[in-house]
Amino acid sequence: MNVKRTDEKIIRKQVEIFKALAHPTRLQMVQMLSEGELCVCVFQEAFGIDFSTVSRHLSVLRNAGIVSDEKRGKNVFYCLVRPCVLEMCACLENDGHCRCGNAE
Amino acid sequence: MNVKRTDEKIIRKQVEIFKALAHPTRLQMVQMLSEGELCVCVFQEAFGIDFSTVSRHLSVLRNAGIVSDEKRGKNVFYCLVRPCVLEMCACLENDGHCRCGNAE
DNA sequence: ATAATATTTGGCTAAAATAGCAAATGTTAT
DNA sequence: ATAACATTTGCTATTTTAGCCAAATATTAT
Repeated sequence: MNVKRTDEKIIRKQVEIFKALAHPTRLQMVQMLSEGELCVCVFQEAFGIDFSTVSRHLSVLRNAGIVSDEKRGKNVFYCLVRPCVLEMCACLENDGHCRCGNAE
Repeated sequence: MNVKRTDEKIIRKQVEIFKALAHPTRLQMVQMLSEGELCVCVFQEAFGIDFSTVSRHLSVLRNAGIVSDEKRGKNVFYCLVRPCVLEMCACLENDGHCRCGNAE
């Protein structure tokens, strides 16, 4: 069998990104960032969870290269640096099923 | 603060899909299915892991609605029913970063 | 320099995900 | 009916992830 196999390095990077998105809080965070940068404290208020937890979630997103952070004064602002994740979510909302009949 | 929040039900579904993709073996499986349906045994050979493990991975993908299965004779064939996941992967390969300056 | 505010990091525990083995199921061949 | 083959399911050990508290760090205000 000669099936397509993607380079392992690429797969690992993609997995890291999907893993980062695979949590309700983090996915909401990404959605919230669609309209512009936000300060850590905004997420804390929005979710009502511990600051440390918010910070950890944001660092997962940052390590995956989905968001970047910038310190200004006392605050740290996060913003989306890989907007295509929003398109991915949109695509999934469309529930875009399509039966396959491409093989045999 | 009045930030965008996505409906929780939608978020949960999206999380399930991202979670399903967030594993190197499963992501490779999806890639391999890009060219058409494949039988469980093909995956088993390709990865050299236990049949039970292959089967479990496939069921994660099926439960998330990414693939569907069809039994024919002794074999079970899986195929992609949500091809947009391939576009998502392609998008991530392009490493499409873009600094934001959209807020203030 | 000290205090107050905002965020991150270390340590910990509970919960979820992974992978293999063995047993169960379903299908075809004898 | 029995055997052989392909796949799934039950169980268990191991690893990873999540979330809280407390402590550390950095910045601004006093």
